[in-house]
Amino acid sequence: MNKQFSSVWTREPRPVKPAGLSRDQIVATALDLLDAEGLDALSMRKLGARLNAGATSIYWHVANKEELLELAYDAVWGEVKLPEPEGETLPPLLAWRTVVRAFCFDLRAAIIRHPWMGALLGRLPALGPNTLGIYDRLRKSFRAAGFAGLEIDLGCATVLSYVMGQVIPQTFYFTEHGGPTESDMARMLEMAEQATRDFPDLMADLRALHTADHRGTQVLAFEWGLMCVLDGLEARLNA
Amino acid sequence: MNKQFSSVWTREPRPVKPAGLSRDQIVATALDLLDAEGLDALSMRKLGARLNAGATSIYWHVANKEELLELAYDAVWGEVKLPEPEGETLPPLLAWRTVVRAFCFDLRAAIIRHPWMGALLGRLPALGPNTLGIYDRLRKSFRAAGFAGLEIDLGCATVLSYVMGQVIPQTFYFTEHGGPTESDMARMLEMAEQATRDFPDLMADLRALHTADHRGTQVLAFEWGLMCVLDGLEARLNA
DNA sequence: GACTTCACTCGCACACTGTACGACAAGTCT
DNA sequence: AGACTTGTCGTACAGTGTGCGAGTGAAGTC
Repeated sequence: MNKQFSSVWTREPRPVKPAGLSRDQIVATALDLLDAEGLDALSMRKLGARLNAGATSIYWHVANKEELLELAYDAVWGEVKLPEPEGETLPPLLAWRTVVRAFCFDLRAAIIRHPWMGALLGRLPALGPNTLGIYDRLRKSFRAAGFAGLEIDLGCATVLSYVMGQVIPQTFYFTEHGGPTESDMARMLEMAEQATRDFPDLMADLRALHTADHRGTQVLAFEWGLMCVLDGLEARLNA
Repeated sequence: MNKQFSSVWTREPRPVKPAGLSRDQIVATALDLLDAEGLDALSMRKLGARLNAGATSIYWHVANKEELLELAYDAVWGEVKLPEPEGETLPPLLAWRTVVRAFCFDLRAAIIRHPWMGALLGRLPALGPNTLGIYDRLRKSFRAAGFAGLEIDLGCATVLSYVMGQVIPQTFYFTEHGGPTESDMARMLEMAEQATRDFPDLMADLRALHTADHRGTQVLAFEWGLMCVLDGLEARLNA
């Protein structure tokens, strides 16, 4: 049957005590482990060991593993910078683009720093205070730029969708220990060449890309698409 | 250490025999199970049982579970329609927009039909023939519309990113048995209201949305953002 | 001081996972 | 007939999330 919806954010957290385990400490250690070894490597026993605690001790502070992931997820959103627009002064359009662009790059950077984030998107409720705070501020930016009513949400969703969609597949290249080595890349090219055997057009392109600077082209692709999205949004604004 | 990259598509499949298990049959049954019970519910034992076979028999046809998921993933891409552009005749711009728009909606529909797809994006190599075929045809559409060189790939990536990013979080509402019931929605609203306590602006919006038709607004949001993206791409084309 | 009550930790156990291995049957070739 | 190949599957192992109940120490009460 259908699983009941639930979330950490709808329960009161355990009160913080100076001694022993704390929720914050657990989440921080989980982040370390996730960054170092990836999503699949995070197990309650391993986490417990890293905390010098029993695996099941964690369950006093967190209802289950999914809640722990919700907390970790929200913590990363806390790393994303997006300034609260000061007052109600409408910034000029240029300022809006600058702010949103900077936000998008910052979000991208945060996800790439924590490549396991991608796998979590859409799998857990994103109702943490950091996540909602960012979303709230993003809405304010859009409103200040001149969007109104439903279009505020539509605009935010469009930008966020683009960023997520672009970054998540890219995290594939960044997972575990700072990304693939030279020989990993060679192996991947070999795989891809074999797979694109029937698509000569794709294959030629692939070979061209392989000689290029990967990180560089990824940034370029992100920037280029983002420009399209922002242009499209701006067109809607002037209509 | 870093996991070795590998993929089903780089190994020769077992030859097809009329009797007994076949790779196609395994994948088809896996799709059934995934659609019916979700990604977490797919276990080799369950799949084996459904096939009236031992769990480990599957391993003769498929190296491991990840390969099985690669096959399932690619199978869904096979459901997406995107006509091969006939000949080298440049379609008018309007036709390009129509084709790409239709493709995006079709892709969206396919992912929603198989909500477990979202969780797989970026977690496995997407080198299947169906996936590559779609990508190849999408590139052709872009080229026919007037894009050239690297911009073909940049454009494709932009559109695909947008679609993925928009749809994946939405699949949350469609998972397992055709989506949440009325009481699930009420529960979610309650959760969300509690979470947005500190964001009055968001909360008001949320309440407004809750009375509306969800599927409808989701389609609207998709369409609206897609329009932005296509506008932005078109601007790049005319520059 | 003795006794109770709480907050917290943790060992054990259970059901379940992916999959390596080797035994086995059936079919094909020599 | 025997040998070899192809495919199936039972067993086993190391690992998972987590429920339960016993244990700990500190705080509060008589």
